[in-house]
Amino acid sequence: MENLKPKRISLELSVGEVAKRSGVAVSTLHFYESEGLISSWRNEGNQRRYAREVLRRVAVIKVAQRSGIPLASIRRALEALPNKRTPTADDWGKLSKLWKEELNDRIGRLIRLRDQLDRCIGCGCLTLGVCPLRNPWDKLSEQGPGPRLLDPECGDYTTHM
Amino acid sequence: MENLKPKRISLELSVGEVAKRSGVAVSTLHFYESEGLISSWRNEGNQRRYAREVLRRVAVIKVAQRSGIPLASIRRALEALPNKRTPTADDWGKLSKLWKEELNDRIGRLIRLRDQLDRCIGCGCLTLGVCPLRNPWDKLSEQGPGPRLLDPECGDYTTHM
DNA sequence: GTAATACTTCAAGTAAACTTGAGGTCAAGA
DNA sequence: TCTTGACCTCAAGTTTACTTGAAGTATTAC
Repeated sequence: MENLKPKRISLELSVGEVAKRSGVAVSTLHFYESEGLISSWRNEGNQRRYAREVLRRVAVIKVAQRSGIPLASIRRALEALPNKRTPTADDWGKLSKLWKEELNDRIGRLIRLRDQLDRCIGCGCLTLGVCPLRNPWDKLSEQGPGPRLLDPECGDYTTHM
Repeated sequence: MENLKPKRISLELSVGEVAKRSGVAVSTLHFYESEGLISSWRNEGNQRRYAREVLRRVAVIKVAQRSGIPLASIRRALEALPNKRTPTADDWGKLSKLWKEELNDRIGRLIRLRDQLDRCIGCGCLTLGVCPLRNPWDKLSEQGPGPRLLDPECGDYTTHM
């Protein structure tokens, strides 16, 4: 249990230490690195070494993912962080602000969805072009494969199901 | 442009009509059917025919997906609908209620996430076990591959990044 | 009646986000 | 010394939600 606690109180972390402390698998850290989300250097024995900063970075990645942001966007956002110098609280703050906006968008979308759900399901408008749920205000459906075109003609059928 | 408008004002719809009116691709309808999300019967020429009800079903699927609910859950929810008789407004209402709860959960999670984002990013607690973002209240991360274990030991490092 | 359009099946491809496995290196403890 | 555990690379497998393609049948339009 105690065996992963490094003997040396080092400033750098092995991949196993990062995995244990961040809660993500070693393979995931490898993957994140290959995707450019985190970075490391090697010791003499070709093993990865991470700055402690990577813990926060990974935590941020997880937070963003939990809110549904795809890795590609996360990578782009993280690119805003300085590569050379250690990110300051200010750097992280900017990131946080960006994500708060993204979160607000998502929250707004879900709330509108919820508020309209009762009205739309059960009332029949869901099958007509007029339903607000059918004319999504968001662009979510555009990312990735999904619905391509919205019904251009509508209202010419009565809703009788 | 007008050529998909069926000559017969039929009660049953072809796959192309459903695709056009629901906004999802024909291949997607095939796929949904193979996954048990929608159903059809065949005409003499082995072509799919759908009840008008399928339009609402597909709309519901899309709505649910936009809120991030995986197809498997949607299928389970739709199984609550009657197979034999045409679903009533009441049947749909029950479904709607279920999803509203799910939406409320998701909204709540995102709001807590947002409200804690500022406090956590930039303050350093993100790297400690005490950060609320590190001890997720939700089970989201459990579905699908992702973080497996949370850091069992924490607080034994100072946060200096 | 014939050509274009719509439909059929089935297999394989795609993208994201990882995981799993094979085969090998290296350092520390019994 | 030997074995165990952590590490390495690279390729291939997994899941979800589809899309694409090939090859053939049905229906509709002129």
